[in-house]
Amino acid sequence: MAYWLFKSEPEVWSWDQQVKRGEKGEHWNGVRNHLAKKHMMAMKIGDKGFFYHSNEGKEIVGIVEVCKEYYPDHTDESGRFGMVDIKAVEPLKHPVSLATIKNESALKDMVLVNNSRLSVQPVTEQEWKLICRMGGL
DNA sequence: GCCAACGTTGGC
DNA sequence: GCCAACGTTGGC
Repeated sequence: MAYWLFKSEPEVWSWDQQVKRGEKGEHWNGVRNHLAKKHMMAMKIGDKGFFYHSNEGKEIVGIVEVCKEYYPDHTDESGRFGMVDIKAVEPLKHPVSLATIKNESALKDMVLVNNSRLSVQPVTEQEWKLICRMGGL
Protein backbone atom coordinates (compact mmCIF):
# COMPACT_ATOMS: atom_id res chain seq x y z
CA MET A 1 0.00 0.00 0.00
CA ALA A 2 1.23 3.44 -0.92
CA TYR A 3 0.57 6.78 0.73
CA TRP A 4 -0.13 10.12 -0.91
CA LEU A 5 -1.01 13.71 -0.21
CA PHE A 6 -3.76 15.63 -2.02
CA LYS A 7 -3.70 19.38 -1.92
CA SER A 8 -6.78 21.50 -2.33
CA GLU A 9 -7.71 25.09 -1.74
CA PRO A 10 -10.65 24.91 0.67
CA GLU A 11 -12.50 27.65 -1.23
CA VAL A 12 -12.46 25.41 -4.28
CA TRP A 13 -12.90 21.99 -2.70
CA SER A 14 -12.75 21.56 1.06
CA TRP A 15 -12.51 18.62 3.42
CA ASP A 16 -16.12 19.25 4.53
CA GLN A 17 -17.33 18.91 0.97
CA GLN A 18 -15.28 15.75 0.58
CA VAL A 19 -16.85 14.29 3.75
CA LYS A 20 -20.34 15.08 2.46
CA ARG A 21 -19.66 12.99 -0.63
CA GLY A 22 -19.40 10.00 1.69
CA GLU A 23 -18.79 6.56 0.26
CA LYS A 24 -19.42 7.79 -3.26
CA GLY A 25 -16.20 9.74 -3.17
CA GLU A 26 -15.33 12.46 -5.62
CA HIS A 27 -13.16 12.64 -8.69
CA TRP A 28 -9.98 14.58 -8.25
CA ASN A 29 -10.10 16.49 -11.50
CA GLY A 30 -8.20 19.51 -12.69
CA VAL A 31 -4.65 18.26 -12.27
CA ARG A 32 -2.56 19.61 -15.14
CA ASN A 33 0.91 18.62 -14.07
CA HIS A 34 2.78 15.65 -15.41
CA LEU A 35 4.46 14.68 -12.18
CA ALA A 36 1.15 14.79 -10.35
CA LYS A 37 -0.35 12.73 -13.17
CA LYS A 38 2.41 10.16 -12.81
CA HIS A 39 1.63 9.82 -9.12
CA MET A 40 -2.06 9.37 -9.79
CA MET A 41 -1.34 6.70 -12.38
CA ALA A 42 0.58 4.78 -9.73
CA MET A 43 -2.32 4.78 -7.28
CA LYS A 44 -4.21 1.61 -6.45
CA ILE A 45 -7.65 1.20 -4.93
CA GLY A 46 -7.26 1.23 -1.16
CA ASP A 47 -4.20 3.50 -1.13
CA LYS A 48 -4.45 6.15 1.57
CA GLY A 49 -3.78 9.84 1.31
CA PHE A 50 -3.68 12.98 3.40
CA PHE A 51 -6.09 15.80 2.54
CA TYR A 52 -4.25 19.11 2.78
CA HIS A 53 -5.75 22.59 2.73
CA SER A 54 -3.51 25.05 0.90
CA ASN A 55 -3.70 28.84 1.18
CA GLU A 56 -6.42 28.87 3.84
CA GLY A 57 -5.45 26.72 6.79
CA LYS A 58 -2.23 25.26 5.41
CA GLU A 59 -2.76 22.06 7.33
CA ILE A 60 -3.45 18.39 6.88
CA VAL A 61 -7.05 17.91 7.96
CA GLY A 62 -8.03 14.37 7.10
CA ILE A 63 -7.41 11.00 5.56
CA VAL A 64 -8.81 9.83 2.24
CA GLU A 65 -8.75 6.58 0.33
CA VAL A 66 -8.42 5.95 -3.39
CA CYS A 67 -11.69 4.37 -4.57
CA LYS A 68 -11.24 4.53 -8.34
CA GLU A 69 -8.00 4.19 -10.25
CA TYR A 70 -6.69 6.52 -12.93
CA TYR A 71 -9.05 7.33 -15.80
CA PRO A 72 -9.36 10.21 -18.28
CA ASP A 73 -10.33 13.64 -16.97
CA HIS A 74 -13.27 14.73 -19.13
CA THR A 75 -12.64 18.35 -18.18
CA ASP A 76 -9.24 18.25 -19.91
CA GLU A 77 -9.66 19.39 -23.50
CA SER A 78 -6.22 18.21 -24.49
CA GLY A 79 -7.01 14.67 -23.42
CA ARG A 80 -3.60 14.33 -21.83
CA PHE A 81 -4.59 14.23 -18.21
CA GLY A 82 -6.65 11.98 -16.01
CA MET A 83 -7.78 11.65 -12.44
CA VAL A 84 -8.62 9.25 -9.63
CA ASP A 85 -11.58 9.19 -7.23
CA ILE A 86 -11.04 9.56 -3.50
CA LYS A 87 -13.34 9.27 -0.52
CA ALA A 88 -13.02 10.65 2.99
CA VAL A 89 -12.03 8.11 5.65
CA GLU A 90 -11.65 10.10 8.85
CA PRO A 91 -10.54 13.52 10.04
CA LEU A 92 -7.39 14.06 12.06
CA LYS A 93 -8.23 14.75 15.68
CA HIS A 94 -5.80 17.65 15.51
CA PRO A 95 -4.96 19.10 12.10
CA VAL A 96 -1.21 19.07 11.44
CA SER A 97 -0.11 22.43 10.10
CA LEU A 98 2.63 23.18 7.64
CA ALA A 99 4.48 25.10 10.36
CA THR A 100 4.38 22.02 12.60
CA ILE A 101 5.70 19.84 9.80
CA LYS A 102 8.52 22.29 9.10
CA ASN A 103 9.45 22.22 12.78
CA GLU A 104 9.69 18.44 12.85
CA SER A 105 13.15 17.38 11.71
CA ALA A 106 11.96 13.89 10.77
CA LEU A 107 9.71 15.51 8.16
CA LYS A 108 12.21 17.88 6.62
CA ASP A 109 12.41 15.81 3.43
CA MET A 110 8.69 15.79 2.81
CA VAL A 111 7.67 16.85 -0.67
CA LEU A 112 5.28 19.30 0.93
CA VAL A 113 8.24 21.15 2.42
CA ASN A 114 10.53 20.99 -0.61
CA ASN A 115 8.15 21.20 -3.53
CA SER A 116 5.11 22.88 -2.12
CA ARG A 117 3.61 23.58 -5.53
CA LEU A 118 3.08 19.96 -6.47
CA SER A 119 -0.61 19.18 -6.04
CA VAL A 120 -0.38 15.40 -5.70
CA GLN A 121 2.55 14.09 -3.74
CA PRO A 122 3.93 10.78 -2.51
CA VAL A 123 4.29 10.29 1.25
CA THR A 124 6.61 7.71 2.80
CA GLU A 125 5.37 5.18 5.33
CA GLN A 126 7.49 6.79 8.04
CA GLU A 127 6.05 10.22 7.28
CA TRP A 128 2.56 8.76 7.20
CA LYS A 129 2.81 7.10 10.60
CA LEU A 130 4.41 10.11 12.24
CA ILE A 131 1.82 12.56 10.95
CA CYS A 132 -1.04 10.24 11.94
CA ARG A 133 0.40 10.14 15.46
CA MET A 134 0.84 13.92 15.51
CA GLY A 135 -2.76 14.23 14.34
CA GLY A 136 -4.01 12.18 17.27
CA LEU A 137 -4.86 8.96 15.42
C1' DG B 1 -0.35 41.77 -2.22
C1' DC B 2 4.34 40.31 -3.00
C1' DC B 3 7.51 37.28 -4.86
C1' DA B 4 10.14 32.87 -5.36
C1' DA B 5 9.80 28.54 -7.53
C1' DC B 6 8.33 26.03 -11.06
C1' DG B 7 6.06 24.53 -15.48
C1' DT B 8 4.80 25.68 -20.12
C1' DT B 9 5.02 27.99 -24.36
C1' DG B 10 6.90 29.54 -28.56
C1' DG B 11 10.55 31.73 -31.37
C1' DC B 12 14.82 30.69 -33.19
C1' DG C 1 16.42 21.30 -28.74
C1' DC C 2 17.58 25.50 -26.31
C1' DC C 3 16.08 29.25 -23.59
C1' DA C 4 13.66 33.63 -22.67
C1' DA C 5 9.19 35.12 -21.55
C1' DC C 6 5.23 34.36 -19.37
C1' DG C 7 1.60 32.40 -16.24
C1' DT C 8 0.43 30.01 -12.01
C1' DT C 9 0.87 28.38 -7.43
C1' DG C 10 1.15 29.01 -2.73
C1' DG C 11 3.73 30.53 1.44
C1' DC C 12 4.57 34.59 3.79
